Amino acid sequence: MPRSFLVKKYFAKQKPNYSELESQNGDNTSAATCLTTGLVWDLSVLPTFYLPTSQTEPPTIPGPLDLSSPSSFSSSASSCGEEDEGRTSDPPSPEPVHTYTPRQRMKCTGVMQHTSPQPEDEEEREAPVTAARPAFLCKHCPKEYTSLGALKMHIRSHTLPCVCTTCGKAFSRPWLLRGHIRTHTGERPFSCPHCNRAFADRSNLRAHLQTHAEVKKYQCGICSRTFSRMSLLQKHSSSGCCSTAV
DNA sequence: CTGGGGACGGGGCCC
DNA sequence: TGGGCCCCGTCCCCA
Repeated sequence: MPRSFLVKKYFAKQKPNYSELESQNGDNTSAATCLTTGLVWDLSVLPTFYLPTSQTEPPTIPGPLDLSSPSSFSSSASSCGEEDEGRTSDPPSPEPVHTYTPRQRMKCTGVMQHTSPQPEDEEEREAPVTAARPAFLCKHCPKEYTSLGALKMHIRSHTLPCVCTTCGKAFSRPWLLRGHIRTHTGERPFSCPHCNRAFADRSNLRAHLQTHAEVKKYQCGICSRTFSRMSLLQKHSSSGCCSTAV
């Protein structure tokens, strides 16, 4: 079962240069503020993605992180398994200005109201948009996209064409399936440069790297306590640390 | 209760 | 245009 349908739209993305990132330690002057349920996260203390034991420490992107060897994939792939690892273990953006808006969860199951009739045969339908940009609406949910390609990709989240041959679980994209297959094979191609702990998922390694940071990425605006994950900060605030917690 | 790991999802960019 | 890849993020569960 899908855990979430994400709707993310915040700051303009910029490909972070992680190779440089690690050399930026100590020079974290940019502040990032995350807002969630009224909370303000002062990320100005965020040094970088994570702090090496020494500021003079050279970039330590570990060898095991080499993603160029997808060969270790299990043969039990799937109806759509191919390449790509999906997520990355690279350190996250240097100092993104995190304007956090609680992610809206959209279960695209048709429970949301539709304001327009939905064709039955078409995967996509054009919305009567007055703006210059055309809109392509998903027939399964109210989401709309400005490009057909984006819509088609989205539709895959409904059709879930990538099926694990081991357990039958279906995914929208090949690399999601690949990541899933690692749960069967136990493959963990992403290693932490600090503790050598290995992960099957880049995002998880990224989160793990935060645990090595002296000053973590998410900071409570009230008590200045930092957390490695936004969820932890959210828990922290909701548990009442800060009087303003909701 | 907190911290962390595991699993997984979507959007956007690049080729 | 489509696929691959990356980033960011969340939820669940466990120690």
